[in-house]
Amino acid sequence: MNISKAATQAGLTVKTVRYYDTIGMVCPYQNPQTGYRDYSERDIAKLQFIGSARRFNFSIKECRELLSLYEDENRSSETVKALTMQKISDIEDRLTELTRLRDKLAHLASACHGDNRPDCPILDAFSANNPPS
Amino acid sequence: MNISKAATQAGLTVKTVRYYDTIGMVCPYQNPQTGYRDYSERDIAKLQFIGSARRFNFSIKECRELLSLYEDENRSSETVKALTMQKISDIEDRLTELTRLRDKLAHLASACHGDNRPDCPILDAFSANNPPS
DNA sequence: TCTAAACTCTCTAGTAAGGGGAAGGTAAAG
DNA sequence: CTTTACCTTCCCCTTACTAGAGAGTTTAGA
Repeated sequence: MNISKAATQAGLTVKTVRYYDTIGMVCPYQNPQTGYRDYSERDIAKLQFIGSARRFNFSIKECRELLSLYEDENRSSETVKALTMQKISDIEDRLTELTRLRDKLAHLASACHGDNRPDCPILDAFSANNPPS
Repeated sequence: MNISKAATQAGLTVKTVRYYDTIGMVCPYQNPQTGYRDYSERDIAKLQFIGSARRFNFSIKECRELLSLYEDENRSSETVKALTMQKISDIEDRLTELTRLRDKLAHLASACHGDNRPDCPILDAFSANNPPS
């Protein structure tokens, strides 16, 4: 299967699929005459897997780890679950941080009348020496 | 004031402060003999301002915009408030997205027994052709 | 005054995860 | 047989810095 069909099947762009080849994640057979890549069903499955994991916020490095577990017939589920729990924890940290930021910004915005006068509580807060976090 | 004191005052690293010079955000006087940067009080104030705005999740580009408003004596507060409201909206979009991701991952993790058996609902979900978003 | 530490400078290269586009070869359809 | 739609590699661009090399400068202590 050529690269554009492979990309479509996996819900990725051609650029991304080619990138996954260059970094050694999914390396299809490559015709020595034309240089064209030829994706097998197994390659497609791997691309789909990576696409899903990426959409779940796993990094490329983590995807590599998951992929090796995915391909290991003798794997246990505990490693995968641990990785997933860690990812959930990461996401929750980020949620906490973003929520705090939003609340602080909302507070500043509520104090700003937002009209044509030059005084602005938001800029005042930014110029004050009080870091938000 | 030398660069390390400037960085300390603003709560930034020396590298970052130097970077802000190279991209034209805060360009201090530079001694032509030694090449050493010399930060004025005004430069420090700008660095502090940028530091705050960055910690509030504003991009460098947005910081430039805020900075020009900050330095404009005849500014009105409406532009600043609009930028801030937009930033709040961006953060909320990201919050929604992350919350959904976390919930989906948590759901998968709860279905995974996480022991030594090789079957794993998490990997199964990733390999299925159902994008999470 | 000398020396050694602690600064400073510029420059290059790297990070994550690709995107944009050029120049040139190939495949498929009419 | 030509046109169009692919494909390839190559290089630069993005964000917001960070690391480190190699060289010059300043400062503190003996």
